[in-house]
Amino acid sequence: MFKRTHTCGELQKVNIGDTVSLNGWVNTVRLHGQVVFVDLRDRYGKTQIVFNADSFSGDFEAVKKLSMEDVLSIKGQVKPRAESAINPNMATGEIEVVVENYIMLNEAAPLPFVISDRDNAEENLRLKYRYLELRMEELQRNMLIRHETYQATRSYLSAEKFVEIETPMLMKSTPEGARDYLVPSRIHHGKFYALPQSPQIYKQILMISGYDRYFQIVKCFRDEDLRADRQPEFTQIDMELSFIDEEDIYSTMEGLTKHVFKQVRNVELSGSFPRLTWAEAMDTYGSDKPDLRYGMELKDVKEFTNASDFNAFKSAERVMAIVVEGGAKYSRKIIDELTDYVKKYKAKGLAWMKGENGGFTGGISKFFSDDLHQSMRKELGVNDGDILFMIGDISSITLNALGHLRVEIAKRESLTKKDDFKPVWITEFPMFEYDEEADRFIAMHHPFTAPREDDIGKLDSDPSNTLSRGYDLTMNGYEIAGGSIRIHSQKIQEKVFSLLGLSREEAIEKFGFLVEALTYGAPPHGGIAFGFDRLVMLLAGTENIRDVIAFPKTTSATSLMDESPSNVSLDQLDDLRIQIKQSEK
RNA sequence: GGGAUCGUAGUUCAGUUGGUUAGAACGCCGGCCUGUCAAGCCGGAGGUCGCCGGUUCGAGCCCGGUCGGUCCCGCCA
Repeated sequence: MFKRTHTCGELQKVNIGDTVSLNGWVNTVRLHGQVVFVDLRDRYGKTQIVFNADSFSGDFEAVKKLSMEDVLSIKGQVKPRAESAINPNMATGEIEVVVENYIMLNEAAPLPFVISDRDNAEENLRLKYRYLELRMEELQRNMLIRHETYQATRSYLSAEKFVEIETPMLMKSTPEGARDYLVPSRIHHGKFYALPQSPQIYKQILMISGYDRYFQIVKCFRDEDLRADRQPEFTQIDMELSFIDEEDIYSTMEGLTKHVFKQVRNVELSGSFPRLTWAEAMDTYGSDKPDLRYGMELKDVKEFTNASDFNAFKSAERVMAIVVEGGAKYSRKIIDELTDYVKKYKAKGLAWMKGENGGFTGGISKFFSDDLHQSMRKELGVNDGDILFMIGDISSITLNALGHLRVEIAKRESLTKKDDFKPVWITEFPMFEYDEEADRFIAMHHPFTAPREDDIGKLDSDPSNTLSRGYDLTMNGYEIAGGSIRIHSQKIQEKVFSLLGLSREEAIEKFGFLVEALTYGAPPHGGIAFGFDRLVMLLAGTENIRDVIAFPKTTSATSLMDESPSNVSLDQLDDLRIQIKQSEK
């Protein structure tokens, strides 16, 4: 091999006359009989190298056999290109390297797909040959953005006195929350470790141990069904701080977020991030992770529908609407599609009417008097050419369905710009959700989340309306971080456990040492964790988490490249005293 | 656990109402070609239509099941 003197992205006119060596992959071959052009590629770029039968002393017949993705080492002289041969689309397009000698380092077998753009192959094939797909420019760019995000995070947090500490990957299985990935113990037959869903307990312990400000960029594991933005193993920027309140969290995390966006994308996120309470977010956007890049807020129309002759909404707990500017263009077919869309979220239907000639037409408009038409147009800001969509149901269904409709319409109408980033804090989450199936309260965030000071009394009197000191940072419709101020009082912790149906003994059994540790001098503390992959998705401008993970899994949690999960040998199972049950049926 | 959708050459796709020998482009192989940069021109090879079963005189196409990919609901403290 000729050790490279340059990468494939750097040679310029100033290098003309130099003898250089390049190493890289054959990106394309253009064969013209007695002259062969090859674009040699590495992760820094591409350079055109030229084999000319007149000047090349080696075996020219072999040169003619070069094919895509062969790995070459070449030595040659940098030459200027003729004016007409300059390629302005290439960073190195003003020069070429005339090859004097080359070594075939690895001849590539015929490829399962062409490595130019990702549409050339379906995803299952690209995942099987992920090492080939990772050669593509788009993924190399994403991996670089991810790398820069790690670096920006570490440098910022370290400068802010955060200490990076690793916590165990083999830990105790905890109930509540997501399903754990389990790891059987060989030494303790029948016992299992769990892979962390998050290092929650350890980081609180670290606060009790006095480490003040902790962070870790860490893998977490949740054995749940997947989505476009969810993988079974994913990465968090996990943080915990002592002697702080919400304001410290907000300002520190805004600083981190701004630093990352500036360093990685040169985007300035100016000022303090806006805040919405959970109730405001739900009422205004029908979502606890609202996309603030566009308006289309939800409007309460119950008083109007009550005054109309439209009876289907009379018994609805909540009737809300959104106004779509220019939406009167929607055909029956599109409205039917949108109706099917909201039905996924349990809405019974989608009522509509179009603004026209100073009033409303179509849909359910005939059930509303002319006076109602006028007051609704004025109150809701409807103009000719707009459409009003309404949903009536119990509050949670109305808000959720309309919130999703808002996002769907924004997508159809292309209301978002990729380089627009709109962060917003969501605060004052409810402490508990009622689980109908289990007939008990479950923690909305987790069992260590503190209630608001003002709401501590409600733990006894009105638990379902107790608000917590939890917070999420959301951006463009994604939850990118979530956390809370923790309970540091043993008394309140026990109260919360009992509301969750856990005795002190059960709590110690289930949450291990943390409960006991809280009794030995726990400082007030709180923390937050960023979904690192989602953050990188936003920075990279992709909507798919697999685009920002080097070796992702499919939606059925398999790896098509290494074919995991897989069977293991009987010996391995014997060591663990594990026997596989035959599946039922 | 449920719903939607996709699966045809190495790859991306087309394939009519169920009817003779399943097509195109790119890639691959061979030939021509000294200035291309998606090089061009000529020729060739390449198919268990995901798999199993059914309906039919006849299935890539219709039906049932199954496997795999994707998206969504549930789930994800």
